[in-house]
Order: sequence, then C-alpha cells, then structure tokens
Amino acid sequence: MMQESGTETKSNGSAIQNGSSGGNHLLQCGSLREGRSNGETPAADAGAAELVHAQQQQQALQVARQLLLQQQQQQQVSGLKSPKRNDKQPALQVPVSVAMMTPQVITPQQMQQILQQQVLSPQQLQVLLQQQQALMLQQQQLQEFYKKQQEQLQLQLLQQQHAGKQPKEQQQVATQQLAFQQQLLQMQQLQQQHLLSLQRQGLLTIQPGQPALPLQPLAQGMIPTELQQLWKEVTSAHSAEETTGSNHSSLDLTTTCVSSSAPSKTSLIMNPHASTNGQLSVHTPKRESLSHEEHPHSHPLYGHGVCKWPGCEAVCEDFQSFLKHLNSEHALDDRSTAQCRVQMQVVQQLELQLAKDKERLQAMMTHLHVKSTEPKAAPQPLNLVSSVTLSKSASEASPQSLPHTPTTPTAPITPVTQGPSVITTTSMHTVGPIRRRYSDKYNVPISSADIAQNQEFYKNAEVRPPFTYASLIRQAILESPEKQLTLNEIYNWFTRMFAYFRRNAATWKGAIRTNLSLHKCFIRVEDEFGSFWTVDDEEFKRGRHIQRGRPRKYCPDENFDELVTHNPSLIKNMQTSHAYCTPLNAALQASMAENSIPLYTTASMGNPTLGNLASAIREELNGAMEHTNSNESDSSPGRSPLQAVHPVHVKEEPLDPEEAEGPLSLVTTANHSPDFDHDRDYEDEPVNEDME
DNA sequence: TCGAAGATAAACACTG
DNA sequence: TCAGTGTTTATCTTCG
Repeated sequence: MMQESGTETKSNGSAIQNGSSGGNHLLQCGSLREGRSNGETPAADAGAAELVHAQQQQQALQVARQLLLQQQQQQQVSGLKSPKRNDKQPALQVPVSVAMMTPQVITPQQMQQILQQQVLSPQQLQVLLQQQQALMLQQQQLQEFYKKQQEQLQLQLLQQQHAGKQPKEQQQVATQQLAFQQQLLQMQQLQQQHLLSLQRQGLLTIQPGQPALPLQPLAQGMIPTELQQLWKEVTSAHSAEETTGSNHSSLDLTTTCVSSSAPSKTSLIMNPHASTNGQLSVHTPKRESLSHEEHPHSHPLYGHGVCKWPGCEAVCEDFQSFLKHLNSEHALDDRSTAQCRVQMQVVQQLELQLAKDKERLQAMMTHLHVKSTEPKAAPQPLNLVSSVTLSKSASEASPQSLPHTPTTPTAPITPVTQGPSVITTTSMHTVGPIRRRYSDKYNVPISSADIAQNQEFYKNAEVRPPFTYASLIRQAILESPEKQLTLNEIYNWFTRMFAYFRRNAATWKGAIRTNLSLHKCFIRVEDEFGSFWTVDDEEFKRGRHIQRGRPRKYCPDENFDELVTHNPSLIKNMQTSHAYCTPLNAALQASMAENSIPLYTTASMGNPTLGNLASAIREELNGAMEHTNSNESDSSPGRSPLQAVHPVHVKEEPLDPEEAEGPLSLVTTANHSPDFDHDRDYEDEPVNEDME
C-alpha cells in the first residue's frame, strides 16, 4: 500500500491511470459481489466513464490554470490600469467555477462505488484516495492562484474606486469573488467533516504514522452538493437499480439537487451537515413539518410522501405503500445493515462535531466568565443552599438558552449563577439537571474529560461544580494511580481541583465523609498504613445508598464478630476461599471480557478493574453468604456483614509485591494465585483484629 | 402531593 | 484532650 502511495505522486496522467485501475479494482469487486454490478450501470462502463470523466476534469483544471496564469500575466503586465480586466473577469469565472465546482478528484461514481461496495478493502480505498492526491495538489495550486488573483483584483478594485470609477461590473466581480471565497471555505469545512465521517466508517484508513496531509487534497476536491449527492448515491445504491437507466440523471449533481429536493436545495448547500448526512437534506424542518401535516401516520422514515431512508427518497403515495416499500426495499440485508452503519457513523460524526462546538462554546464562556470574575474582589463565600437554588435556574436553562445565560461582567449576579450555566454546557443537557443526579440516576459517571474539560475553570473560578459529591469522590479516587485515596487525599483533590472547595471546608468535608459512608460504592479498606477509600464502579452506577437503620458499613470488630457468630462456616469458607476464587476468576474475566477491558491497561473505560474486582468479589461472596447466612436480613441487598471483610480482602491485594501496578496486580493476583492470597487475606486482618 | 435523592448539619464513636 | 476520621440521623431542598 505504501508502495502504491509512492506512485501516486507521479504525474496526473499516471494518477488518472491509477484511478482507472482503481476503478478496475472496483469493477472486480463489484463483479464479485453478488452480481450487483450487472445493473443498468455495468462496472466496466462505469470505469470507462470515470476515466473519461477524470480526463475531462483534468482538462478543465488545466484550462482553468492556463486562464489564471494568463490573467496573472496580464495583471503583472498591465499593472493597475486595466479596465479590460473587468472584461476578462467573466471569462475568468467560468474556468474557476469549472475548476472548483465540478471536478472533484473522486468522481461521484467512483465514490459511489467505493462506498456502495463495502467489500472494498481499506487498502484499496486508500489507494484510490491517494491516487487523487496529485490531482488535488494541482487543484490546491489552482486555488492558491485564484486566491492571489482575487487579492490582486480586490486591490485593483479598491484603487479604481479611489480613482472615482466604480463600474457595476467590478462590484459584481468582487462580490462574486467574495462569495466564492466563502463558498470555498465552507466547502473545505464540509469536506473535512465528510472525511472524518469516512474515516470513522473505515473507508479511509490513516496509518498512525501517516500524515493527514494526503487527506486534505481530497477534502478540498469535493463540494457540498457533490458530497451530498455522493452520500445519496451511497445510501441509495439500489435506487439506481430500481429506476433503470433513467437514474443516470440522478447522478447528475445539479439535476438531482434541483429536482429531487428543490425546497431543500439551499439547505444542501448551506447546511454543513448536508455533506455528511444525506438524510439531513430530507430532514429539513420544513419537510418534517410538512410530513407531519400531510401524513397522519408519522414515521421517522416517512415524510412528505417519500421514503426518508437515507438516500432513498422513493415516492410512496400513502403510508401503506411506504410500509410495503420499507419492508421490501429496506429489509434486513447487507446493504441495509451497511447503510445503518453508515448512518450511525454519521450520527457519531455529528455528535463529534457537536462536542467540538460545545467545547468551543465552553472555552468561550469560560473565558468570559473568568474575565468577569477576575475583577471581583474576594467573592462572597458561596452558600451551598443558595447554590442549589440558583442551580435550578441554571438547570432550567436549556442548551438552546445557554447563550442567554448571564455571563457578561455587567450582569449583577454572583459567580454561583454563572458557574453552573457555564460548566454544564457539555454535560447538562445530556444527563439532566446539574449537580444532583448527574451521574447516579442516569448511570452515566462523569468522565475525566467532563472535569478535565473545565479543569482550569474550576481551579480558578470559585464556582460550585455541578456534580454530586459522590461523583466527585469517585472521580478523585479513579484519578489516583492506585484507584484509592485516603480521606485526606480526597480532601486535597477537592481543594486542588476546585476553587470552590477552598472555602467552607467544614461543610464539604463533612459532606464528603457523609457521602463516603452513605454510598455503597465507596469501600473503605484498611492496612497497616491507614485506611483509604476505593470505589466500586458497578455499585456506583447502581447508585445505591446504604439504607438507614442498617448496621454500620464498616466496623471490623463488631461486624466480623457478628459475621463469625452468625456464620461459623465463613471463616472456613474464607480460608478455603479458592472455592470462590475459581468462579470469581471466571466472573471477573468474563466481566472484563464483556467490557473489553484489557488485562494490562489501567481501565480507561470507566476504571472498572478494581470496581469489577470488588463487585465480583462482593457478588461471589454475597452469593455464598446467601447460602450460609440465613439470619441476614434482605433489607439491604448486597450489604451483608461480609462487607466488613470484603474491604480487607480488596485492600489486601495491593499489598502484593505487584502492588505498584495497581489494578493489574489485582487482576493478575486473582488470576494466578488466588488461593494463597485469599487464605492470607482472610486469615490475617480480620481474625487478628478480632483477636486483638 | 409524594417519594427519591442529594446536601447539610449535628451527634456520636473511635483512634492516634 | 484534641483533631481527624467514620457513621448515623434529621432536616431541608430539588426534582420527577
């Protein structure tokens, strides 16, 4: 593949030839693929047409370049005085438009085949794409030429305007050029989005060491309408088969955009999503509303009398026919699955873009807020109660209304009101109200990114973070290398990460202690160096609390005493804990396999290693306890007196010589030599404590 | 209106 | 004795 990429930087002619050979690849693949290519557009014809098309594009490019060169030469020669330049301008615009609008290096047909025939390997795709680089480089040069040309023309226009001459033609030229520039920028953005989409689909593969540069030319070679059309064609591969032959017109970019969805034509061009999601062209609000008005049967895939399956747009007179069409044409098959996958990628891409925009907005608002709070001298100690009250208003602010949140320095509000509205822009709308139930109810633990994204903000602005104490404690613990923290370290993390928690220490420290005790997910473990806290992520996601009125969460002497009293066999069970270790290991491994947790990584996905281990241990031992402990009330599921032992068990693991490796040591220990360790665990700590 | 959940405060116990 | 830690309970607020 790299060799082929090396050949791609040859002359354009070779690039075209390579492109045609790539088309042969497509052809072969298409012929191999269940005879789909034997439709109205045979792959061979398509390959020939592509070749011709590519050549035409190349010619257009060359013509455009020549004209640009001529234009530049004329400018250089004639200097500033050239009224004729205005006469030249119309001639200039034609080739430029030809060069910039129509010729994209990958033709729609090619891209259609690439995307349509997903049997194409990424290597083949990459070859195809890389083969376009030479052409794209040329096109880049053309663009640069054109930009220079524009600058010169604008300069000249300005000078001529100063001279008192302002022909309308010149103004038109200038406006056209400006519009074109804007279009060019927009086009590039859209193309980059589309490229990202392609990458995510696996259609574009970028080697880790491979620079992203080769992708740029491709991106610059597409225009929104064409991307849009490509997408349509990709997602409606069979629509061409349906409308035999006549759909050649549908491959025509302009006719399709005009005829198929005239009302949304502007959106196709202007809407940045149009390039990445052909469906969006159908999902214009206008059409959506129309569909709801006209069709009592509302279906996400049906509206305005057409099938909204991405790229389909088959006309269905009524809902029944649409259902028939849906079942017949969009049944569960490879193509539909692939289209669905593509659509998923599109959504992901959009989400990615949304996230980026959110981040940008976040940075903007953070910037504004920091500025607004800087002049404040010694902000008043933030009252948590008032914070809660105020946070409500912030929570009521929908993301749409966020721009209206008072963040301007002139707004007579405290940082408290500004804070939540700022820091929750990335997460609030997805999980609901701020602070409370941020993560527990929705089982969406805050990620490091959530905090890290606003880390500087929290550090500097005395704003209450919109997360619950439990979420923050969990985050603090999970951020630690060992996934365990002492209480004091948790305190330090709070004060280090949040300026807000540098005040009212007594309040929030007490809250932390309360939360640590109250939440089942926080497990206190103890060793000879002291006690520290770990988090059971699974339990955290369950969001369970310790029920009131139940025995203490941790009281080694009492609990273990009680435990032994009520379960005389427990010690034996513990000592022979290998009986549990086997299923425990199996459960642990299965859990890790389910979550795709690599054994030798530190649980980047929610840091579940320790949590899983603890949870698995707990589940296993609790399961055992259910058999051995008939006295234990069921009022607090999962919180048997064994918990008094469980933390010790968990804690004991890091004492292993491999302790330094953190979760890894836990896993390896549990996997390899559980018997010895567990025997030691259960015999040492609790028994000794109890004996003492 | 009600219950759940979170926050806060306070009391109490334990430990070094 | 005291500070730190941990647990529990009561009360209030918010939200669904």
